[in-house]
Amino acid sequence: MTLKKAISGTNLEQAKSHNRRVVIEAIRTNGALSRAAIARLTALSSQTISNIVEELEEAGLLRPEATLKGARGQPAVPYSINPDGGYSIGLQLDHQLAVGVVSDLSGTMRARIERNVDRPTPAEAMPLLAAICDDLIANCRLDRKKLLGIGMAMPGPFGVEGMTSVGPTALPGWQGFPVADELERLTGIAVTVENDATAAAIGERLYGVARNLGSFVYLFIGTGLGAGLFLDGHLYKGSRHNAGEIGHIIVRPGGLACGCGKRGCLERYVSLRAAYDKLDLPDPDHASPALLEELLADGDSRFEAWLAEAVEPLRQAIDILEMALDPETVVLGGFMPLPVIEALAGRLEPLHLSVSSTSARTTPRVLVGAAGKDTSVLGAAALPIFSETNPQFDVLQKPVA
Amino acid sequence: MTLKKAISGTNLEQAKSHNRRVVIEAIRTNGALSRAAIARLTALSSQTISNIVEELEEAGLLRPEATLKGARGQPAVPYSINPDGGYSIGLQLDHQLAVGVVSDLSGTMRARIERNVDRPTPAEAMPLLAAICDDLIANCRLDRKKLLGIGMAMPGPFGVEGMTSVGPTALPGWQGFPVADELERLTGIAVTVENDATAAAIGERLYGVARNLGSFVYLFIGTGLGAGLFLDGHLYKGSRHNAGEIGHIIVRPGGLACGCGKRGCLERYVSLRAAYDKLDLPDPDHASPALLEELLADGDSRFEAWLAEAVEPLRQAIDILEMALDPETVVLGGFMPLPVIEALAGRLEPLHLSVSSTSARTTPRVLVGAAGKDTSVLGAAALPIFSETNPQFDVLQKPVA
DNA sequence: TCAGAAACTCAAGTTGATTTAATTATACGG
DNA sequence: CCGTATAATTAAATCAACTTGAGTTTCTGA
Repeated sequence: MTLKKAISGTNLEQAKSHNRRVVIEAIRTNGALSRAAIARLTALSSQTISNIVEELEEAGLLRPEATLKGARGQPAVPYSINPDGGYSIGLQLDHQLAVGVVSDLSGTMRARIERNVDRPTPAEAMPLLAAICDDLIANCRLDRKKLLGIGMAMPGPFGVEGMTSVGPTALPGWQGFPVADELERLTGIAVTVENDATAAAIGERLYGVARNLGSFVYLFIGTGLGAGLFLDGHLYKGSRHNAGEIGHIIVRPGGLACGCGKRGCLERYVSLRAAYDKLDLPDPDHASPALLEELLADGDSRFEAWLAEAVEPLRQAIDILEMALDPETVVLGGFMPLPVIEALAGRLEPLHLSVSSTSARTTPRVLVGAAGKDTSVLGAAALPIFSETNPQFDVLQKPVA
Repeated sequence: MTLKKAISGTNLEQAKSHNRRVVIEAIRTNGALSRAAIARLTALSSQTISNIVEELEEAGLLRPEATLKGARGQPAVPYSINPDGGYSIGLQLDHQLAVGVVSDLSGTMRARIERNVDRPTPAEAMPLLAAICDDLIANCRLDRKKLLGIGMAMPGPFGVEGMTSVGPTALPGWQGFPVADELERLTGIAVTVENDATAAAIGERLYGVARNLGSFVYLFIGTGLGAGLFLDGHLYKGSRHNAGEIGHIIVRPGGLACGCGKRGCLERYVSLRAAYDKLDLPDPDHASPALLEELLADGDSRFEAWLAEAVEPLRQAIDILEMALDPETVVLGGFMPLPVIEALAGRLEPLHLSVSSTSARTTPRVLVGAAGKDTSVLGAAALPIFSETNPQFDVLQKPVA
């Protein structure tokens, strides 16, 4: 009889690692903090915090700021994240664009490269992505020792027969392709891959409007549509890494046929592709989001018709997410141009009655993402950093041999 | 400026508490285990496990079984949960029934009391529930010292204006009523309250088909409909304690009007109340689930018609849950009689294409709950136990003063 | 019968947080 | 301008819980 793996125990070493992360997270969400303030926030003793901060400063992750005078007592020395403490590369691959950025520890973009692609297969994309990485490293003269890793965002779902590589919103030929392994082989740098919605959720959580939230949903409107789920302070990825793939939930039974074989899928109504299709473009595979922004500005009647039709399915999706997950808020973003997202958001009220409809709330039910079009590539860049700094309770568990 | 509360640090004390829970959880999911086996499973040293087990045996939570001979080496002494290590009371309140049970540490029901109610208000229900507790304690001659607490399950959502006390599937007058506080005042025992779906999910996770799962969704079909979410080894309750309230998600835009004001809500199609309504009963407020079981056995044509109509919305709900949460499986259960649930489950195939449609899966996409009609009241009884034994990483965090 | 194996125990060792008591640097009140 | 209250920080000693390594026990199998 084989025993089911159990949740493993913990020890001082794991606890230490947890506390290091907690300190970084406290500074990240609050900005520069004195050691005494960190001690109060984390319920750890000031001595412990002093030891941890000393270590982290030594490691180059934290740096002291100017002392804060003006109050009684010995002036506090605030510490903040040291931007130069490390760098990471973020990659994003989509139907028409491959983007690569270098991000420092504070999330500032230090370099950005863009390359056009055309619904690339792995064979086409992998050398291009590796070349982008090389260029970024060369351009920034990056010290490889300070390069924490590569994070990559691309459309999901992963590994679902009949869905991953099928339909106009999917990239062809990626079914079963070991993206991370291959890119790691080509670049010699550790690679983490996430779907674009999850990457965007991380970006928004680290640098955007979700900075202080414990539970939120990021609705990524791109070529298709997906959600990134941040629940109870943790990214939730699902048992097969495909949580949040709500582009293919049925919101209109018997509605528009979808590439996945179902009818009335959400992304047939709310996505770039849905808008292109509604506009009856001659070549929807090569349309650009910028076009939608122009049409919106022009008050184009067909585009207005799409907007009007997209609002109710979007409202319905928000309703479903609110009822199912009771998040603090739903954040809208993605490749869809910001003015279009704002136009959609502006038409959402009145939202449906849901468990979010309480008068006692402080955050609006729906927020528009703050970090703009590069949210997910910055979020992707944050993947290697995130894994180093977000308190992951998994880490408290000892690795089982 | 007020600082956002940060995730707090941890220390030896918290780590110890975590490890105690991990040991109990390992035995609970695997059955009796020797100390050496626990050490291997948890990655803790055998000495540590010996210390912990000694403590837990002292406390009466664990008991040694007969030594296991037959292998080389010193024979192992397996330890199992001591059923008499503690007791808890489970309560469940619904439209027509109040149930109370006594459960021992192993989840065995030691006593059960049932009382009829009629859509009770708090003023009616609270004395009754307190009386049930008194009777249970008297009947079982329970040692109050070994009574871990009271867990109560009732329909959600909680605290949503226009939803908590509105409509035929809601209980009237409970909006804003402090159930736990009041019951605690009446009985003098600590009380935990959860919605029925969440309680059922706990029951199924501790004693039923979800015993070894890390992520699953329990779909509770009762007077209304709700989901209990167990994600990544933790119960997910939502930011306002209302996650899983999917009875009111819209699955048929413009469909049947619902008490909440929306149209086409899931529970208008899949719930006891939906079946009663479809059958055009003269007094649907006082119909009983047993009636549905009879009609199913008789092959009643109107009931068959309801079944046929309920299947697609249910399939759609499963699709939504799978796509949004990517659980290992979806478990069906609730007040709906088991044969009816099995009839529904039998008609679900073919399920929609989702991220769960992978050939590599070991668990079926949909399971019928194992623990029967008392799943949620047993789950409720487990609430005080669960909070003592399930490794909750929250516990690793020091309480902030 | 005895070597090997596995479970378990004992006693010291290690680690990292806590406690307690200084020490330092500032504001404020007189 | 000075003394005191206040708050941050540091230093040294202490403590709690896990780990290590060397036994000890009790079995199987040759």
